[in-house]
Amino acid sequence: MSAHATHECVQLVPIFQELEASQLDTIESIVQHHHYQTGETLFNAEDSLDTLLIVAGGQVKVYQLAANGREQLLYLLQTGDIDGEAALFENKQRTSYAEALVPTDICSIRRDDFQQLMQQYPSISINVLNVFGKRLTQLEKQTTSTATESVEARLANYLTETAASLDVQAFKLPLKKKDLATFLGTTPETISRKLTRFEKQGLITQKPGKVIQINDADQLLLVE
Amino acid sequence: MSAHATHECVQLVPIFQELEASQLDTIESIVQHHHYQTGETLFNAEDSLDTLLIVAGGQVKVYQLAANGREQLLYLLQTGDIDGEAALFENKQRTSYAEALVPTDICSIRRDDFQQLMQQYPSISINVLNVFGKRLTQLEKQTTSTATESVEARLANYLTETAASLDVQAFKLPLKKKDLATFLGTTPETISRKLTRFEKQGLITQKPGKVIQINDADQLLLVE
DNA sequence: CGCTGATTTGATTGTTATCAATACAAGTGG
DNA sequence: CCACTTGTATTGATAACAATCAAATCAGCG
Repeated sequence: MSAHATHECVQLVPIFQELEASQLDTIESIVQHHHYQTGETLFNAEDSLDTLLIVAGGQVKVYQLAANGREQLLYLLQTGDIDGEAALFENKQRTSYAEALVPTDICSIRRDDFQQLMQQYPSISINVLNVFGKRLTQLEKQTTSTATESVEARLANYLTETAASLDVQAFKLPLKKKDLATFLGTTPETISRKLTRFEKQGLITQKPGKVIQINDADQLLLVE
Repeated sequence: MSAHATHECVQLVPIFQELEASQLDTIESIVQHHHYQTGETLFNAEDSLDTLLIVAGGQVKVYQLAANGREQLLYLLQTGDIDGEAALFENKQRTSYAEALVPTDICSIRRDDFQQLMQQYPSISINVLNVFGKRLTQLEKQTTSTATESVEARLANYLTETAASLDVQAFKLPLKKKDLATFLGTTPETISRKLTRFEKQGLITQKPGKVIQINDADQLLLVE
């Protein structure tokens, strides 16, 4: 089971695409495995940053704390996602926190090992650059959105985007309202109210089990 | 003059550190030069993204537009900064706008050329990763800050950080209030009022020529 | 010196956070 | 399987922060 997981780990991750089977074997041999329970902490800010994490299965929230103690959800890591960008750099300390939202399997690669891998297989660097680029683009959009749009618009956008990326009309919110709130830069109460509002306007339907059905995506996107 | 500028260009940029003089020569030979007037546009969102830009001198603001048309300043590029991260990736379109704030000199490298350089000199990839990592870290902080802290706290933080990074007590605001506002996710009016407030509290002194003097950095950081 | 854009100041409004209480859901242990 | 406990979500009342609109003042520049 854990031997099998090793394979999954390396194969799951886009950054190791384009590598030969033998090269994947090399990587597999240096990967370490961990399991975390729901609510368990993967790392804290101030922790030293010396490993690259690969989510082999489960779900992890990565967040920061502001000076006033409020939480900001930055990323929701899913199977195949990686974290530890700065593991590659000079930065020696983490700036965020990570917590498992469900039982989660993690593979990790030590900083030194990974740097060697990158030297050996330049395509890995390129792939990592790609991942970073996407993350930057996503974060830029999030920054723009939280800074300039209303909570209502952000929520509407989140709903339509999530539905679109899953290619469905109805989906289950992957987060507790509390976490969704810190992701969108608002409060659980406000999310509740806005969802009720959207429902009254006929834009969505709320179903049991945190399931949201999009009725009118076009109108949702027009919400200001 | 322009021949001289070429050298400056490549030498300015941290991503080309660790390269031999001969290698720098190679790069110099493929770099192109541009000059922009104040207010001139370097690129727009939707533009195809096929060059890496190096700021050889001057100042450039990089911003996005939200759905509602409001502007969000993402980066203020100074001499030696680079832009065009995604130039390295699949993303073919830009998502932001760039405008020269003062007369500005730019060197550019075409996407294909740069990708070849990276293949040739892996250290460049590593350096680019470093730049990205820092940018990600900065952006994560900005996101957290705009989403969770008050305008007052963000402004106070901006002032102390800027002063600290320049290692001075008094400095000239590098941006118009309008631009600073879009950076901090607020309005020019609010910035005016908050600065007046800080001054009344004795935390800062406003001097002619957009110069701000920090009187009590410790207290400023405690602003909520 | 006059013009244009930037900044300040004032009055008002609106959105959303906050506080508080209740309802609901889920998981635990008897 | 039911009561109990704990965490999560909803709803309501209120307050605060900051945006907006409008007008006046100021600065920089041709």
